[in-house]
Amino acid sequence: MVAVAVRQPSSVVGSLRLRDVLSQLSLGRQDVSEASGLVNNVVSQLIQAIRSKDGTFNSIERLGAGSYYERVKTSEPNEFDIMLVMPVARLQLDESDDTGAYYYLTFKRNPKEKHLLEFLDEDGKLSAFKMLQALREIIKREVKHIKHAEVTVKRKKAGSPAITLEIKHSTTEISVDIILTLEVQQSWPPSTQDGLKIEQWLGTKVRRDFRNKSIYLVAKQNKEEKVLRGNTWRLSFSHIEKAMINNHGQSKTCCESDGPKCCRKACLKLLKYLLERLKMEHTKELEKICSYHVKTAFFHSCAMWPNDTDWHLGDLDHCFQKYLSYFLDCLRKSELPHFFIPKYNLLSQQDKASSNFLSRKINNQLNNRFPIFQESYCKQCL
DNA sequence: AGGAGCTACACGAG
DNA sequence: CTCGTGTAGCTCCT
Repeated sequence: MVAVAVRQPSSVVGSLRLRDVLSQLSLGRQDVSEASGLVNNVVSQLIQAIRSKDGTFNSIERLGAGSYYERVKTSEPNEFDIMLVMPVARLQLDESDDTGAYYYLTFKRNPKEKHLLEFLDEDGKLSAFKMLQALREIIKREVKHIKHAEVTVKRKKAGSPAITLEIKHSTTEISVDIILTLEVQQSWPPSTQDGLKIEQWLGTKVRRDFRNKSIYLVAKQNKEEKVLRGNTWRLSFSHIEKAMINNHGQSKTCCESDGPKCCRKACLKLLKYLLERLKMEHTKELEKICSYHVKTAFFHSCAMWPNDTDWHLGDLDHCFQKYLSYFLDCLRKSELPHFFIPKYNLLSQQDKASSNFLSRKINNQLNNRFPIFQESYCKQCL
């Protein structure tokens, strides 16, 4: 009786059950076991080699990041993000542009970490390019010694913070992004002051705790720069994002075995999947849009609808629609503020064509009961 | 470093 | 659908 009243009329999506779509997206136990085994073996061996090398990287720690470790990976465990976190005592951050996300790094005094001196460029700025290159060389040398799987290092992408590995073993193909990350224990820069608006959602204490955590910087070059000099770094909040997704409830017990079940992660998974599928069909047109846009819109949605009751598992269709409508708004306006750096727009005017294109495609899906969700899932197409 | 204890999740049985 | 079980990952402890 109650169950009938609670069940959605599915006005949004007609006869399509989002629950059924969602169940197609979960990772198989066997696949996870196989993939994690391979990845963990390879990464452990690499870390051992990187640490033992010459002292440069001997203090790195491993941190799983991104969708696999946030448990919102869809379809297959075939992409892993691993941050190699390197503590640095003191750094001076100077904004490299007006985004508030990209910085030049210098040492106020001589660094405690003497081995970092060799990575300074002519101006005394820490060179992301040089550090990444050194790490890349160690990894390239070490993968040759890996026996239990076929591991190759993919070609360098300009300005990318990642060293991408490809692991092949029988029928499995996995890509692992290794991301060199600097960790500095100092207060967050001014550009983040008005970001992370989670007071209503996770609370003021949680916000304070987050902002007391270290700053992470990754070796990412700013594309706006006229010449890629390889000496800018970008703030990364992967550690905070992971903490928010894995502990996403307003109440402590949200989604725990004896607590209320919410559909926040379900919504994120669905929109991630929708974008993935659309990107497969329209690779070129959607070049500028990535899963981080979806994730950012997700955090804004969580902040806008902070209550666990706003995300009842039984209201999946309705919740997904609200989240989707907000994302469409962002696309139409070509305005999506970085969740931690509000003045930094992730959908700049140059991306307007992509934004408009995606907005049209999503509207089309919405008005036709998501045909792309109903096509049978094909592994080879991924 | 290694392990105990915990959680989230997939999945099979009923 | 609900429940029990097994596994990966994480935290905390020594």
